[in-house]
Amino acid sequence: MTGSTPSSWLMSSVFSEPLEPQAQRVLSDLRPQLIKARSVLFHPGVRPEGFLIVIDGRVGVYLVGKGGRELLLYSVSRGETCIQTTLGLLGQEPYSAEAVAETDLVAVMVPQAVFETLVATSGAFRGFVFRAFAARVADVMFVLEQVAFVKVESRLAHVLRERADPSGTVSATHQELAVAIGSAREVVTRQLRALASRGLVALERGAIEIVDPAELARLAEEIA
Amino acid sequence: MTGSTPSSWLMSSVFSEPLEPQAQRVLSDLRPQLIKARSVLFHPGVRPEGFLIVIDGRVGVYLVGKGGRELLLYSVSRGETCIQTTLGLLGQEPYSAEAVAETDLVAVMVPQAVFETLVATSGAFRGFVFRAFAARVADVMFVLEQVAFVKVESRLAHVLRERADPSGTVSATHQELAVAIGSAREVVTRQLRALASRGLVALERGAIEIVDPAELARLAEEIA
DNA sequence: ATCCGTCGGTGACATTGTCACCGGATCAGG
DNA sequence: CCTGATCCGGTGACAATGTCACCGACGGAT
Repeated sequence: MTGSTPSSWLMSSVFSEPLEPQAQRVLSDLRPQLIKARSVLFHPGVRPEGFLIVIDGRVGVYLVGKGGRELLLYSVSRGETCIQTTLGLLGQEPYSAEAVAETDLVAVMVPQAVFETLVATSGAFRGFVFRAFAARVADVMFVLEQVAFVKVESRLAHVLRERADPSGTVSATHQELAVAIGSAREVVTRQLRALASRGLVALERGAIEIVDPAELARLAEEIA
Repeated sequence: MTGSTPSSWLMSSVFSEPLEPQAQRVLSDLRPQLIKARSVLFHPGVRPEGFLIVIDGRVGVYLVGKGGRELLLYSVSRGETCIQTTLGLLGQEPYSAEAVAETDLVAVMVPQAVFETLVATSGAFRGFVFRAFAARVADVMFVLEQVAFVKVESRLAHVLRERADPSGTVSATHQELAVAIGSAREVVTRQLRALASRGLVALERGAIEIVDPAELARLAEEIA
């Protein structure tokens, strides 16, 4: 992913349509940065410095409540962007969201001035930005719908399916799953035991193995 | 608000910066429409036709769950815009949000092609669109934070303050308040009785009178 | 007046969140 | 290797909230 020529990241499939030449020129002046895992990219009260495009790695964006509780809003992976940064630039008050590098990152930070130039002059870049907005808002709305309307069991089944690796194993602590579904650690523990006693999953320290994917899928779709 | 000259709505304070002349020309070709109260502007499965700018009246945007439960995402008032329409145009699948005219409306529908032209050519229009995005996403994030982290009592106190008219009266049914805070009608009824028995509010059919604004404000800010 | 739909009220119960605590696993430093 | 320190998971008890099944009271329409 991390190429050798200056603007190789531009050539990767970050932009779905070809960029205009002048936009390419502007962007190829920007160098990808290396960011260590666990770095906090922004947090409440700190305005981000620009528009972040993730070339490689993964960023988690969390909503943090006053009581210290957290809720995962969405993850930003390769080729995607963190719209919170843009919103922070545009809007007035940054609300209480926090972005953390979940892995080591390769990312490009587009300064605000450059961002504004690109949005004004490049249709392809505009398209990229708008699509990113739409996708992120859809993510957040999905989380809202889950938290507001869906039972814990179903949310948990959903997130387990989402995070399972090809072999059917989910590497996550109960606490992490609780943050992903907007619940409490104890609740996740109990739900997992219930699922395990029904033979749907098997539990290990720091990991959950999916035993009955079909039934779990059914649970994830359950209404009410 | 509904002026007599063709483009009078453009002169109103919808745009915070002056529009470029060519953008004014494009927009003044669009005529405000009258929309009756209770009209559904869009709902799940129906793609909106354009970018809606509300000149007068109020639109409520709701998230609707499969079980029929509803949650108020935000209201769109004079000079604001419904970003869901834009997201629907840009994104792929419309999620399950529904927009309803809460009052009779005067609104301008900007067709997609015109919207794209304006975004490409007018910095003022772009600024308007981006600010609207930021404000709406902030609204939705606030709702999410409330639903995920805040107690019913506190949410209820907050929404009562928000909706009180200058005399301290809130005209809403328990059901409407329940939708506004993402809870159930029975829960709202019980919480209101509890507040009434503490002397913070007085209840009437279809309305709540705020008796102790200061204490209600304290509740609305409560953590945990 | 009577019918009908909306609004509010309530008990019983299921689900979820919170608090207080515990013991085992893991890991870093001595 | 030992030893805290910390993280992870487990659990009981209880509080808060959601759900279900009703009910009566009210207000508008015919």
